[in-house]
Amino acid sequence: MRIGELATSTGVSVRALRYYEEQSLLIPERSGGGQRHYDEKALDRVQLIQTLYAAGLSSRTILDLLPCVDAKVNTPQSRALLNGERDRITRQIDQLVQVRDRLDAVISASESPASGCLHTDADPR
Amino acid sequence: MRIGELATSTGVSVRALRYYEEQSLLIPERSGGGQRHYDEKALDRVQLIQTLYAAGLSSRTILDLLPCVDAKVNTPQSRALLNGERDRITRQIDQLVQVRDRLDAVISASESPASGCLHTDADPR
DNA sequence: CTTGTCCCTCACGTCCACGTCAGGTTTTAG
DNA sequence: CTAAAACCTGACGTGGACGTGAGGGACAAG
Repeated sequence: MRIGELATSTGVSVRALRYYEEQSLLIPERSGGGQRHYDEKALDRVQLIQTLYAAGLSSRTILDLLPCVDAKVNTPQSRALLNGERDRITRQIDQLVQVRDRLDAVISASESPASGCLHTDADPR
Repeated sequence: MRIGELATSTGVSVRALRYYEEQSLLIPERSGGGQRHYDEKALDRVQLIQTLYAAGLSSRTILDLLPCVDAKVNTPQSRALLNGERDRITRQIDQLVQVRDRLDAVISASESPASGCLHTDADPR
């Protein structure tokens, strides 16, 4: 499949796919005229890349992680990398849960009837 | 306290504190010569701002949220904002948990003894 | 008064995952 | 064969949260 089809079927932009190639995250074949040609595996690969980006990983980190996910390269370095990123994500989750709890507290306070409503529409004329 | 002291005691840079003022997130008093003077509440405020930034909120969103946390302004708009951000954070947490699970799968596979260790140091000469 | 340290205001630089435009080529439909 | 659609390679723009000087005041210590 060509780049446009991959783009529409994965929901990422054509520019993003070319950027992934720039970052060596997803290298397609080229047909005679120089056009990119992706195989079926590219679909899952793009999804994975998007998920990892969404988790806050950088291109460089993803580039390092992909061989671990793909070929199960199992070196001390790769294990350290995996565990390091896992821990980073766990810390980020903890942070987010903390923020959500804080927001929940504010929300429940604002929903309680005892809350001081300074700017309600009810004008007791 | 002046800006340098606040910076060192909160761990954020002086530049960041001035940026917060630019964004109207934390407005200090000014002493005759134009120097910023922060009170004790600024310590907590800076921590809160940092936490919200870490959760991926923008300056603008934080600016909208702060009055809710502070003065419990309780309008339909503020409740919608709070709930919207809460949901966004929940989705982000779910995404992160998903990525962590994926990494865990790779990690446990790489730690299992049945794993193909292509590049170990153990050279069975 | 002077020195040293802290502080001030511009204002440009950085990083990163793309968006977007320009100018040209390849592929596909008819 | 032709026209349209899709694709190509640069290369500059963007937004956000600051970093990093430049050039000059503010303020406590001696």
